[in-house]
Amino acid sequence: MFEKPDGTDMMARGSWVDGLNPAQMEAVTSEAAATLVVAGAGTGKTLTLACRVAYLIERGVQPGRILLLTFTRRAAREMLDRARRMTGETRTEKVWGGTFHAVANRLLRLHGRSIGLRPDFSVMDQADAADVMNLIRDDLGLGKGERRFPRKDTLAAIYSRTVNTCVRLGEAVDRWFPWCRDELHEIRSIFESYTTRKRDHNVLDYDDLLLHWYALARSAHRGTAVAGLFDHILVDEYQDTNAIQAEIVRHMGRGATGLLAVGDDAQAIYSFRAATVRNILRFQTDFPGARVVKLEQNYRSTPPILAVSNAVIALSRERHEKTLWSELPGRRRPELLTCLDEAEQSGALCRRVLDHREEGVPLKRQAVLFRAAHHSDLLEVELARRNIPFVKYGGLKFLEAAHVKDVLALLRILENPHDEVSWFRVLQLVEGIGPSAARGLMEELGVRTELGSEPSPLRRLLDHTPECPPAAEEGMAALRGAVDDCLGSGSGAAADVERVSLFLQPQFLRRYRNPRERVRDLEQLALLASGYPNRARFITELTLDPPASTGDLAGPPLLDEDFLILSTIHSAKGLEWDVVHVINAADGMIPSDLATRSPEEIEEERRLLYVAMTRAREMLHVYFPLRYYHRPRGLEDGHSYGQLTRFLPQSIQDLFDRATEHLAAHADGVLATAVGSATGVDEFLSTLWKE
DNA sequence: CATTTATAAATTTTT
DNA sequence: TTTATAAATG
Repeated sequence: MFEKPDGTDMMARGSWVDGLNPAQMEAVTSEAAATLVVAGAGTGKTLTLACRVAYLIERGVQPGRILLLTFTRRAAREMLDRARRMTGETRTEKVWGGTFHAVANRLLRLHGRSIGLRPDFSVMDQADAADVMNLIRDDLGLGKGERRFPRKDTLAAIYSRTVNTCVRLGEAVDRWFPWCRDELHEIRSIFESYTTRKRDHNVLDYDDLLLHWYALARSAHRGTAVAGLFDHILVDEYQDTNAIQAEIVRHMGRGATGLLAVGDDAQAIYSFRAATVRNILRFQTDFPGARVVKLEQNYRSTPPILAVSNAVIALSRERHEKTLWSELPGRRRPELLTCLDEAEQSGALCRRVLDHREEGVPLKRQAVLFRAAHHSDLLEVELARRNIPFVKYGGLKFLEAAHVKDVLALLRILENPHDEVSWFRVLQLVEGIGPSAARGLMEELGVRTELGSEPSPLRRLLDHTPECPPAAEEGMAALRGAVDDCLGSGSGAAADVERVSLFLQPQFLRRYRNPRERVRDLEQLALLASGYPNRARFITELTLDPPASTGDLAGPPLLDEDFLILSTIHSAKGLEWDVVHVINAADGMIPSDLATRSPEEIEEERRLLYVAMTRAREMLHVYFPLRYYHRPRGLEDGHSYGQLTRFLPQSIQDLFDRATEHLAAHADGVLATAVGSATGVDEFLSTLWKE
């Protein structure tokens, strides 16, 4: 970073103005009330947004009146860091940056009162929502009948989809969950109960955050100030916004002088979260007179990589009126490697990763991308065996691990003593207490009583010994001790986590097979907690911005080392690496078997492959295992023979260098000829040890 | 009667 | 690896 007190402004300004091409410059300096930047992959979208922030600040816009909505918090941080380096100031810290959900959280705590929301609400993620629905399902006695009732995760998915697409429940079920059609009535009653319980206990789920922000933004028409809070609104990844988010932008935009949305319809991959490309296509209708700027020069990938990527997306049914081009050097064609099976794929990949490392590309600048989190299972084993360090993004459900949920549930009841789901979970941690005893205790403690009623369920737990099965006396005493200590100390989230862990340790030894690892996780959780000022902040920030990888949890020491990146394609959005390895490019995996029901879904899978390939800067490897393993269903042996993904027809294959792995085939041959005797076996084995 | 233990089944992508 | 159901146990 430059630290020149004299002329910092001129220096910095000069350096970023010179770095922009005309289209980027147009986007950065646009004075239009609404601007849509259609930015293809690798066209300097992040740079453009960062420059826009810097430009606005230099033009005298107050940083606190700039809102930067991004898809992940990491993206916001990155853009603001870059903006700071350009302006040479720290004022970018005042810029409002983050995801829709994180910003909603902040706004609602400040201004929620004006729409009748208590500012001390707690936030639950989709897993929590599913747990609440499960509780209600049991209360209503559903799921006990003859018919199979949708699982809790399905219920949560139906709910979220309905809300985010803003359609009626019946229509949503018909369109996306037709197999639940018969249960519509019961589903409706669960949702009704779910809504009232949330309200009663002052809890918001992810969708509520958006809905309440929307309400807040609309209420601004009637005189309050929220829609007038920002002069400039910048929205990243606009193609992945849903109906509510678009409405929020529309209403917030009315109070602002400038709105700038950036997106690429070719990279829309979140329709399962109710995102709709319509938002980007309708931009000029929603914002009459909007200016549209196209960024088509790619600064990321070499021409051969761009050629295959363009070819893949060109087959998409939808219109993409842009073609990316690049002036970068580099003639090396991407490689399409056919392997016998996944084991061979892993071996081949490891060899290529190490080769690139020898050529000077560190592991960190290489990534392995895949469709579903479990696609890397076999590879992870192989990497561990070869001592190649890696960090996996996406799929790591740290917050979904049972033991972490245990800790959070305990922290939650301390924060919100009327949180039913957490009580239900916490009570069952005690040996001798199962679902029904837990229900009885919750009744006795008055968990479902009105918010703020006295005495609080926590006080009741401590003051009157509630009746419980004799076998559970000891465990209950331990629980009360832990709660008492945490309430008394008030010394921060980390201390609470440590105290709670003390209580949980014996339960882990009893319940889990790998208690050691789980206890270690809790230590990391305590470390993480120490970074937050209080318990409430820790809980909400953790649900809104969960650690993206094991690396995030391990903390700084790991960051000095070199490690390979493993990521789902979804989590790789917006990132880039020198070398990208796309594995399992077989039909059934990309596109996923579960996503080939409708043409729309298949198109989204195509875009997914496009996103994966356009992450590569210098070299792209695509691996295709002929034979792959899936969990055996019934009597199958679990192996299937696959086809190369339908998104790479012959014409596109010709743009690759084709290769085949012969190792396994070779070994087969050796096996057949050599192993006819004991010495033959030895000889065969020795060929395996040889390089 | 409620809890624990055993057994079987199912498992995309994420704020 | 989790989650729903069935049998066994206290």
